[in-house]
Amino acid sequence: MPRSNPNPRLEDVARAAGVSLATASRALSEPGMVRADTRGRVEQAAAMLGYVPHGAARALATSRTRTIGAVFPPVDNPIFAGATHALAQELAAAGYTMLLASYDYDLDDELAAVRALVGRGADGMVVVGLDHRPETLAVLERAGVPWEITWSLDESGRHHCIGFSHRGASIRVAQHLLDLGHREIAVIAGDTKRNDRARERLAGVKDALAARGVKLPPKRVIEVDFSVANGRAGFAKLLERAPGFTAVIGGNDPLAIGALFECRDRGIDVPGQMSIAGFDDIELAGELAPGLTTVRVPSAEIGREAGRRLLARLAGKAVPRIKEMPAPLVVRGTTGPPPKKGRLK
Amino acid sequence: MPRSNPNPRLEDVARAAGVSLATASRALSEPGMVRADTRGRVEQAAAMLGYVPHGAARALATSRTRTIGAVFPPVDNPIFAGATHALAQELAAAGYTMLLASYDYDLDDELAAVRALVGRGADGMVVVGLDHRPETLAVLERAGVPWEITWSLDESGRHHCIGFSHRGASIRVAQHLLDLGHREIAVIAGDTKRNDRARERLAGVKDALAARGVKLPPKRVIEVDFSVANGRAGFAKLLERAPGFTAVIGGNDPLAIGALFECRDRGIDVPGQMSIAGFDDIELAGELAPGLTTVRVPSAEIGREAGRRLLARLAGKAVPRIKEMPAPLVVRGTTGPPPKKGRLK
DNA sequence: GCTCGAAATGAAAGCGCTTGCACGCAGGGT
DNA sequence: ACCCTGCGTGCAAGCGCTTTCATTTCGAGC
Repeated sequence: MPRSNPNPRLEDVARAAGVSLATASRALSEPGMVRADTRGRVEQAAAMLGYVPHGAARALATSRTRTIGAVFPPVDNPIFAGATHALAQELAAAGYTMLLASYDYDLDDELAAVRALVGRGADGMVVVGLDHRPETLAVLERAGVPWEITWSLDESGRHHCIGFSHRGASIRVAQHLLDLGHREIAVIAGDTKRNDRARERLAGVKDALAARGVKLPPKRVIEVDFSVANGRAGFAKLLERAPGFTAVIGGNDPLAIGALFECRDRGIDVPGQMSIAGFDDIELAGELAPGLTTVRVPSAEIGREAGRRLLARLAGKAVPRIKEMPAPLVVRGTTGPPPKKGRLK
Repeated sequence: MPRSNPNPRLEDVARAAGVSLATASRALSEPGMVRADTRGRVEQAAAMLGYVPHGAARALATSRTRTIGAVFPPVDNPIFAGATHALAQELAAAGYTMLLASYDYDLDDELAAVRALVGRGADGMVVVGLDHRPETLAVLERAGVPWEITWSLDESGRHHCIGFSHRGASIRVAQHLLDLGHREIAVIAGDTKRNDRARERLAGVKDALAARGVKLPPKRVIEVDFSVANGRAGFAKLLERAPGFTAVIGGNDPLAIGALFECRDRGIDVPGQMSIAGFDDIELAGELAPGLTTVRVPSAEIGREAGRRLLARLAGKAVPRIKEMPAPLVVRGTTGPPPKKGRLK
């Protein structure tokens, strides 16, 4: 069938309603400026023709796209997936759409993504963490695109951000283990080079231990990419390299769960012989038996709130620069006092 | 600091290069039409000014946005997260950007999302599964936006699609259990009302059992939303409602894992007393002990390939309407022969 | 019924880019 | 020497909408 009316334009609506282009435009986007009956006619005409405003044209005229860019590390990390989902929903509710780009922790890719999204006219941008190429924020700055940093808190106070102190949360985890009596602690950290969250989490552990005069020898720290498999492998390696620890902290839950599984396979009792703590509180953490002691990261809330803040700022409202989210320690079954006597092995 | 040059326009580039607007445009987007030295001057000028093409203007002039819409069920399901990540990467590599909307299995929301993305000028659209409001595809049709159905295969041959037969894969799972000797089988299915994948998976089990003369009483089937917690609860309910089964099939891996955990908590030996199979092969499935028997769903490949196909079609290339992906059964430790004598409980 | 100010409407100028068409110029055939 | 071809370039007309400014209409007050 030949498409008889290839997408009606506003002009068609105006003609059908017997008003001018300008009036039709106002009737649809600024209802208050038009008399009720006129508006009615326009709306009716629009409905009848199945009129859909042309986004690009509107964007060109207003230099607003009603689109928000989001640049995330691999969305297949459940923690980010939840956040993007919540963000998308929040934006959709306000008539905005999310432009999503994801990068594999490569900051040059992130920069490229930000450039692309700015070129697409994103009205605002959500980025993750504090580690970026210097140009990344400069591009946003120059283009006049407001951005929101998520997950981490920017101490300098220069940027709008929403998140929590990874160091602080990590300190709580370490203190919990210290309070239980652990003195020999190991860490399976994420990649601290490209990722301020992993770096801060590791630093938190170091701080907490140092504050109580407990050492964290380099051999007791291993860095891997986030995954269950790497958690297993990392734990095995720690055991081989520097045995004798009674507790291990995972840089995130999948890593901790990997360690847990490895213990199970090796017949190491958790928490009898080995305590394990994670970070993020993914769904699984609470379903395991024993449940994983971890830090609850409100990822969906962060996504939702980041969207809200950005929209508020675009609407000209003032928004506190820093929004700290709670990240409480959730104590479950994988942590307990260290074995009474002797050490593992 | 005052923004001295608020975003250079193509005109500025042209002036700097000493050519006309038209030539500058061609130099940047159709290199072949311009003499090498001219092109060089333009490129240099563009680089010097930090010129970024204005997406909306280009879109208006070409009626192409280099943007692909993706409308997914909750991206926090790891299986979809992997697919969107792969899709985004594939598109980015070709200079396209992904507009992502997600909906909570509510088809009206899906329709609204598709409308929004079409309004934003998406050049193509990726949708999931076969269940849609009739208007959804009509909107795409009318707007002339090509779409790709993922996950499911459209038997009617009317739509471009990439996925696999959920029924077929499900049959393989059921046959595997039948071959092991199971005759009393239960199913924790997803919501079959709003979701053709869940429906087909359940139908596959029914078909396979029926083909061998095995009954699947309604009491042995329970429908829940996808999650580990619901898998647990569902399993518990089945046990209460219709005990005596020796195997349970989860509508996806989280459900199966929930059942597995519930068994563990109740001291039911897997696979000694109870066999469990899932669907999707998420990372965790292989890391559990015993490993979960499941169907490997190539979700990242589906995302990547959907992107490729759409881009190829936009480039005018012919693409086979249907692309079937492999979805092999992966047998691990959670399935084994039914207990020799007597039944559970 | 008339005047005046406010409210509603219309005409038209862009927003930044692409692209059909026209034009100028170099080179090859006759 | 001439015309024709064809490449490389420039001119200018949009793409579909918003928005300023001018104009018309309306309603209230006298």
